[in-house]
Amino acid sequence: MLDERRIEMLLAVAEHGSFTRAAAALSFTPSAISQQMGLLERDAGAVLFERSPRGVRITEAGDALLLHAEAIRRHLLDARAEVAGITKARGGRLAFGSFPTATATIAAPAIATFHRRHEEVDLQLLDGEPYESAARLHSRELDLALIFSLDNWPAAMDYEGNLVAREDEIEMLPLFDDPFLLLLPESHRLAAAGEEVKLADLAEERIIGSPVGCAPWGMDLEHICAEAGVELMFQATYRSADFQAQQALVASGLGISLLPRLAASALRADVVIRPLMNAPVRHVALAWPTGAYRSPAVKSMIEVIEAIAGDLRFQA
Amino acid sequence: MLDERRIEMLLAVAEHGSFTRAAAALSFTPSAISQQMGLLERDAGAVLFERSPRGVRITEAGDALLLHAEAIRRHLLDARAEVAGITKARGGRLAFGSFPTATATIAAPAIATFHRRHEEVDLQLLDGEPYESAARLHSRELDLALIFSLDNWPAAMDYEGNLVAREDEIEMLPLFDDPFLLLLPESHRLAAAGEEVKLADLAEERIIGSPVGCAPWGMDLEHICAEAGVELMFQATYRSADFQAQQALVASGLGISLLPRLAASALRADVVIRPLMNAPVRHVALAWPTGAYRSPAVKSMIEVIEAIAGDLRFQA
DNA sequence: ACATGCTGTAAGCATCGCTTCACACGCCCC
DNA sequence: GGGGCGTGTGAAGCGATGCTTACAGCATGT
Repeated sequence: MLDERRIEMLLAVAEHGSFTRAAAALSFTPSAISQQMGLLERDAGAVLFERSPRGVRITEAGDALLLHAEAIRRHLLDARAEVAGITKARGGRLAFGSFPTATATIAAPAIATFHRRHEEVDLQLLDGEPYESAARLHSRELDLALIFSLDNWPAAMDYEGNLVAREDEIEMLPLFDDPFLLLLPESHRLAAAGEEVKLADLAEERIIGSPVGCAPWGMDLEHICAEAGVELMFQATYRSADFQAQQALVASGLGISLLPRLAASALRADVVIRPLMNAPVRHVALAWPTGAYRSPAVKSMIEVIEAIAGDLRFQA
Repeated sequence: MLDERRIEMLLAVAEHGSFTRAAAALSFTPSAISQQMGLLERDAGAVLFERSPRGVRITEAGDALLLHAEAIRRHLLDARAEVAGITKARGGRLAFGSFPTATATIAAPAIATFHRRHEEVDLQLLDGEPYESAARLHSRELDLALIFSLDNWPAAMDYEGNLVAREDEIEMLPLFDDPFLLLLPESHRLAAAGEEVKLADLAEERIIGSPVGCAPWGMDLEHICAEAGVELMFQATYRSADFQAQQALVASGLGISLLPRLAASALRADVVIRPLMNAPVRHVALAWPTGAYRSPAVKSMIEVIEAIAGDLRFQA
C-alpha cells in the first residue's frame, strides 16, 4: 500500500476531486485510478472516498492517509536530492524562488554570479509571492526561496489569512529589513527636503495601494497603520500592484504611495521618494524546508545571496 | 524507487550487513535482494553498497537513503494505525512496553483493567529496559510504553551512553517518582526504626548492586551518589540484577542493597526495607512516539495507567 | 426520454519480481 | 596449491501486478 504511484494518484484525486480528472492529469485512464484506489482501500481496510455521480470526496480516513502520503512524497524527493548531492558533490538541480521586487535587485545578480561559479548546475527561477514560495518549499517544488514577512504577517500566510505551511516546516535566515518609502509627486508639499516625514503626517493624504488580495502592501499597510494609531485614506478607485503604474498615478497627482525600497530602483523623473520615520518594513529572508538536505548548490547560493544582501544593507 | 518492499530489504541489509543474511531474514533468495538493491542503485543513480566477499557495507549515499527509508516506514505504519483507528474507532492492536519492576505493579493490573473494558483489542506486552522500549516506540514496534529516567540519565539512553532516539521523537507524560529504598538484613544496625537514614550513613557499607551494563541501578547509583559527595563501596563480587537474588545476598549478610520502591512488593521475611533521605529516584513516565496517531485504544490505556499511577502516588 | 459524465467491472496483454539454476570471485584450511 | 565455503551476480521461466480497452450501471440535467 502507498506505493509511489499510488501516492501520486491519491494526491491527484484529492486535488481534482474526481477519479476521471485525476486520471487526465496523470495521463491514465479513469479505470486505472479506480482500480488502484480500490486496492488502496482494500489494503487500508477503510473507505477512503465517498463516491458520487459528480466525483469523489475524501473521507476522514482518506485525509489521514493523504497527510502521510504527502510526507512520504517529501521524503522520496529529499532522498533523491540527497543521494544525488552526495554522489555528484556538485551539479544537479537548484530550484530557486523569489518575489517580484527581490527578483530584480537580488535574485538576478545572484543568479548571474551563481551561474558563473557553477555552470553545471541546472538553475531554475520561479517568481511568486512569499506564501506561494513557502508552499512550494514545503512540497519540494523549490529548494530555496527569497521571501519576506511583515510584523503581523508570516511569510507562509496567504492574502486571505490561511497558513500554507507550519512555522517549523520552513527554516529562515533573515537577510535585512526593507523599509517602505514615501513616493510623492515632485510638487508635493512633503517633497521638499527637510524634517523626516512621520506616518501621522499622512493622515490627510490619499494613498494609492495595491488591490486587496493581490499583494499585502495595500491591505496590510492599512492594518499596520491602524495599529500605529494612524488611519490612512486608501484610494478606492486607483489601485495597482504594478509599481510603474503606481508611479504614474502618483505623478498625475491622484495621490501618494508607499513603496518598498527594493522597488525604488527605477524611478520616473517626475516623482520623488522620501524616507519615513518608523516606517513599516518587510523582513526579507532566505527560506528552505526544515530538515531537508541542503545540497552544495543550495549552500553556495545561500552564500552568494548573503553577500549581495550584505551590500544592500550597507547601502541603506 | 523505495517501494515498501525495497524499504524492508534495505533495512534488513543494513541490519545484517549482507545480502544473503538479509534474504534469509526476509525469506527471500539472495538473488532477489541483489536484483532489487541493484535496481535501487540504478534508480538512485548512486552506489549504495560496498561489496566484499564477506558481505556489504553501506556507503554514505546508502546511509542517507536508509534514514529516509526508516522515516517512510514509520509513516506507513502510522498511516495504517491511524486509518484503522478512524474506521473501527475501537479495537485493533495495542503494543505496550514496560520495564520489569513496573510490569508487576502497574502493567499487570492495567492490562487486566484494559482487557475488561476493551475485549476486542489485541493487546500485546513487551517487557524491556527503558531504552529498549524507546527504540521500539521510535520504530513503531510499540505504541505506548512505561519507561523511567534518572536525573542524569534520559530514558532513551542505553547503558553504554548511546541515545537510541532523539529527545523530541519521544513524548512523555510523567507519572510519579519512584524512590530507592534501603534493603537491609533484619539484624543490621540501621534496621531498627528510628531516625531516617541518610545517604552519607552508608559510606561504610558494602552495597550489592546490579552487574554493570545490565541495569542502571548499579552503575548509575555510583554516579548519583558520587555527585552527592558520597562514595559508596559497591560489592565487586556479588552483583545481580535479580531482586530475589539481591534479597538473598542481603539476607545472608553479604552486604546491603538499594532497591526501587516498585520492586519492594515481594519481600522475604528476613530482610527489612527503610526509607532513605534524599534518595535517588526513578522518574516513571508514559511514553509514545511524537506525532504518531494516538488511537482510542492508546488513549484509553493512558487513562487506565494514570489512574493506577495516581493510586500508587497516593500510597507513597 | 435521452445524452452526459461519473464510477466500477471484465478481459487481454505487457511488465515486474520472484525462484531456480548456474557462475565468478575471494578466503581459509587442508 | 587445490578444494570447500562463503559471498554477490546473471539468465530463464513463471506467476502476479497493473495497465488498457470495452462495456455496464447510475444520477443528473436538458
